[in-house]
Parts: sequence; structure tokens; C-alpha cells
Amino acid sequence: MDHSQKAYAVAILFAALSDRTRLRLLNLMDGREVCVCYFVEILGQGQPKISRHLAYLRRAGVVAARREGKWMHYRIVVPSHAGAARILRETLAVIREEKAMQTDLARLARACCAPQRISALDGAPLPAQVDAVGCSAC
Amino acid sequence: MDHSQKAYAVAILFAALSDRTRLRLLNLMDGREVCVCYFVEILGQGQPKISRHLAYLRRAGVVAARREGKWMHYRIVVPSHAGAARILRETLAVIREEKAMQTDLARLARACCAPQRISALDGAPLPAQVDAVGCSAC
DNA sequence: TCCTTGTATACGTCAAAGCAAATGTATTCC
DNA sequence: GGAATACATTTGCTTTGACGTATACAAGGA
Repeated sequence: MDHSQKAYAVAILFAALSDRTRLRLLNLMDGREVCVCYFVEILGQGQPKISRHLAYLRRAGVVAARREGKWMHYRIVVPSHAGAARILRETLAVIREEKAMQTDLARLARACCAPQRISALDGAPLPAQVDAVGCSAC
Repeated sequence: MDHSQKAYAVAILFAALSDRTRLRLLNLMDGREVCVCYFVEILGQGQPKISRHLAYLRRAGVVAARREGKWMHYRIVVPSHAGAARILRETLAVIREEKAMQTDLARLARACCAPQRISALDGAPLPAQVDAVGCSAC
């Protein structure tokens, strides 16, 4: 889906960013490609709920998914609308400063150190650093 | 209402910004204090609709209202949450570049030149420049 | 006091979006 | 091939929000 030419691009981005769970997901994906099972573990919320919010972000063109065997990896994509890209970058910087978001990241880091100690993550691919790129589908 | 201490401050701001009409209103208020009747005239939408969106922005702590006789003036207030303030500033800068937003501003400028030629604006107080300030109620 | 004007809110309707629980699908392991 | 795993989607329900219409409120003038 490409909202770049629409005058509504900015409003659509804001709708995607107007939910706490989605902001937490984006914070975890900031600079990383993360497997769904990590989101479920870190946020401590049901898998269907996580999946629904990821689908919302995907429809809004804010994240992209990649399949690797049975695992799905999500990463942030830079919106093709330049203004939306600026706002997203600023947003990520702002939420990074929140205590709760730092807690999420700390939990992610800790889980990555010993994923085999968390049964749900045993065998799952580790989050990997990525550089922000545009969506290949756009 | 003070959202500054809530972890939800950013999500609440985004909800306020996720509507096209509200973005247009904010764009018109950028640097100006504007009377409701001008919004109705420039956007060409029903007065209750405008009023409801202004109330939404007020509840979200993004704008403040001031009464002058029977006229109500609205202006942007800088959110007390520092991150929200940054995002709002960035947002205003982004939408300012949109063609449609510039058209709105041009219509506002033209209406201000000869308000007496537009019956709905005859006698109404002109928009006046303001500098962005915090909400006095906070 | 009544009337007009400017603005706000209430009401009813409709669509979107949130959640939990259940079900479906794709992939891997044995 | 069959079970198990990892996600996605559907279902049913509730909440939220956008809209138009109608009405209430507030201020100023007759």
C-alpha cells in the first residue's frame, strides 16, 4: 500500500501511532528486525493482539514483514512520504526517552542474552540490527 | 486536563492529530489566534462539526480557547510534555508544506483582507498573531 | 425582556477499531 | 504422513469517534 501521494498520508501515520501498544512495538523495532515471538514475550500480551497491531502498522506502511521459515520478522520502513518520514523519525526519538520504552528495550536485551532460558524464545532467531530502508514493495 | 505526566501523552497527541479536519484547523492556528467563524468559512464545513473538533483538540491539551464577547478565539498551546511539544512542532512544519494547507492559509489571508464582504465574517474579530505559549490552566 | 447571533453540546446513526477466544494456515520436526 | 510450532485471521462483543440535525447556552442589542 502506498500512501505517499495522498494528502491523508500524515493523518494515516498519526492513526497508526495513536496506540500505546503500537508505539511500544515500534520502539522495539527501532534499528532492529524483530521476530513476533519476542514481541509477545517482551510486551506480555496475547499473540493475536500483537499480530493485529503489526498488521495495522503494515497496512499503514510503517513496517514490513519478512518470513524466515516459520518465523516472521518485522522491521520499520521509512515512509515514502517525506513528511511522514520526518515525523516517524522524530517520534522514535521522543519515545526512546520514555522510561517505559527503555524498560522494554532492557527486557529485550536481557531476553536476547539467554533466549534458551525463555521457553517461548528457545530456537527463535535473534533480533538483528538493520538500517532503516524504504519498503521494497513501494 | 494535564497529560504531561502520563505515559500515554504521546499516543493521545497522535489521536488528536489523526484527523484531517483537525490538522487543517491546527494549520490555520499556526502562529495565529483565530475566531471560530473563520474556521467555518475557510473550511466550508458545518459549525457544529468545527466546534466538535476544536473541543477534541482542547481536551487533548493542544489548543486553548479565549472568549471575547460572543466570539471564541482558539490558539495552539505548547503541550507540557516535552516530547509531545517536539512532535507537534514537527507536525506543523510538515503540514505547512502541503499544497492543500497552503490553500487554506491563502483563503484565510484573503478573507482577512475584506471580512465585510463575507457576511458570516462581518464584524468578527480578525485573526491575530500570537506566539506559542503553554496552557495557562496547566 | 425578548430576539438575534455566535458557539457549544446532546442525540441518533454509522463505521472503525479495540479485546479475548477460537480457528485457520504454513512450516518444521519426527 | 502426523504432530507440533509460529503466526494470521475470524468471530462476537464493546468502545470510540465522525457526522448531521436539533437544541441549549451566552452575550449583546432592541
